[in-house]
Amino acid sequence: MKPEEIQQLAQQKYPEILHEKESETQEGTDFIRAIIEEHMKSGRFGGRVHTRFPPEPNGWLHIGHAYSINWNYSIAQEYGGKFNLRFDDTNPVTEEEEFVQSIIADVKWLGADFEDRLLFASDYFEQLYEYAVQLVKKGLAFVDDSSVEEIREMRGTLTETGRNSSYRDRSIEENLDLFERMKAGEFPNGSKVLRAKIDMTHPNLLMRDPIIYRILHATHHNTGDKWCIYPMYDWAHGLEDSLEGITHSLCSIEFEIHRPLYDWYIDQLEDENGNPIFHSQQIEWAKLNVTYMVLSKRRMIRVVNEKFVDGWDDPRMLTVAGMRRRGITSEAVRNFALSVGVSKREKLIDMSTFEYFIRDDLDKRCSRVMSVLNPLKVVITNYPEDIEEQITIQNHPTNEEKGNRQVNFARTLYIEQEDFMENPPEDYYRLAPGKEVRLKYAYFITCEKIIKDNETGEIKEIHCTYDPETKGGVAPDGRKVSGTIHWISANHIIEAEVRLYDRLYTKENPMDTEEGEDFTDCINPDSLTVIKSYVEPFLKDVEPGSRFQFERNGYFVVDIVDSTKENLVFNRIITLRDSWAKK
RNA sequence: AGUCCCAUGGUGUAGCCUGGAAACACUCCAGACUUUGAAUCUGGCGCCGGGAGUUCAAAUCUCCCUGGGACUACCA
Repeated sequence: MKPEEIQQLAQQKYPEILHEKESETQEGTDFIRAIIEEHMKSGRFGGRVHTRFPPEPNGWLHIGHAYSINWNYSIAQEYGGKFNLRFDDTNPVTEEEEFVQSIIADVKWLGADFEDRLLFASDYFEQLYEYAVQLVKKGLAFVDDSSVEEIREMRGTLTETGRNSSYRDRSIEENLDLFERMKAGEFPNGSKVLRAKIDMTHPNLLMRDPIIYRILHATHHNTGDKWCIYPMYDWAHGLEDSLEGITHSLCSIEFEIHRPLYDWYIDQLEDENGNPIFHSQQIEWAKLNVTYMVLSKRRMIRVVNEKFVDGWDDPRMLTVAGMRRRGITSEAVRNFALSVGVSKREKLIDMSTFEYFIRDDLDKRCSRVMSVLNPLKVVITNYPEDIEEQITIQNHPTNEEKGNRQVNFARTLYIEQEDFMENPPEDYYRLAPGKEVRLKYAYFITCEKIIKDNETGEIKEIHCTYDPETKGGVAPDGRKVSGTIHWISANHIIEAEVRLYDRLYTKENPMDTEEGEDFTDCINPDSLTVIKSYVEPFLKDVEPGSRFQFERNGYFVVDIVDSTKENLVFNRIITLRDSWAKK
């Protein structure tokens, strides 16, 4: 009996044994799922999983956010739960509607389905205010007239305890009155704040009577001028999660130290029936960083403002908009994000890992086409001048469903400059004087002559002969050639602008700078090269955003911003792996 | 310097709770195959921060040390 037959038989007769074995050998899971599994067992959330992505609408999303979105969404999916998109818009001064729209578009593009749960912290302002009143009534919050400087000074330091504010003992009635008048707009910005009454000697600075509300006479993108007091993030965030019934609130590690405060707030509050309010579980994880990239918002803004790149959607940026324009698929981003895994240690992922997932996805989905990026003219001297052949080629080497297309072959062609060398090294597979190579899908050709410019010595064209017996690329006599190169018929081309993108930074970790250096010092001056190239004519009719593999050249996308029928623009998404170039 | 968090190949993640020959992915290096120097397939290199202790046995438990990070906004 063959092993597979034994396997099959066992599968039929004793499926439970095999199943058991499988679960035994199952790899461990990440710490977040482990926590969720615990909750599933204990029944803490009644078997419910509800996650969320809570951006502040003050900038563009980048791959780090995409990582968070993908994890939040896929964890919810995995447990049959839900995922919310919630804007943490508690600071009217920094936030804009423009970012709300771009973030919604980005999240949708990433494929995280928040259904009808597009939510705003600002929609909870009333509830948040009532919670604050509740705290005041319990004697757990007070209005403080101290200045910013006084509050800072009395907070203490990392090693010294703080001191109580002289307003800390105001009566509940006075606090209630003052807080209401703060809300009513009686006081100017900065004149008063509402503070929680916790412990000024607490080792965690965030617990030293944190500010809950500040006065801000400003117009909010969502609530307009309705409010002039705004909740602080620490007050709002945990309560938003609570209000939405978020079970597992994932956030980055720097908020770990905030968790005791969120927990404290939630534990003090009760609903209209006097029951404790819903208590989410916050879980902190480490952010994603990628080599040869800078993801901090502040620095990305500089790169844009100082014109190192052409805007937020520049294909060299790892913003979601930039990746989309670059032609990277959301599936690649998702596969990458999930493969990285979650943990609490600082991570700096190799760019090559991301590149692997980009190619992995593109390879499967992209039809192959012929292009010549840097043309070199080739004349097949023994090919008739008045003939043109139609060659049928498969659009994808392994996926026949992608169909076929016709390509013209004629006497005058272009090949890649790189594919010809006058004095090649020993292990050069491509065309050289006296050498025979295969024109992919077409014929074997042999280089007979080089035509040079008389003055510059530059190679202008090369003359080859073809073997008519090798049509289709196979020699009836069985002889082999070491190289196969791509080509394009000179009479059947259109010119396209091709933008070749390379890494934005030349250093693995641009933030690792010497004294007096700036991360912008290692910006790659050659991160963008624009050339005019020849591509197959049918490409002028494809939709912007369409992706192709230019055979042997890499993956390219029709630019969604600049490309038109008249002026076709391709972005190079990524090169093919090239084990030859490495040597 | 107080409180908290983190430490496994080059990179990232499992293994740690419940001690028993350190696994997976990417990278890198070989080779096979190839009408893309691609893809695919096969093989290989390479890791438990340090020191004590407990134990027949420690990546795993205990203690100490070292290194890295977060926190001193009326930002999020």
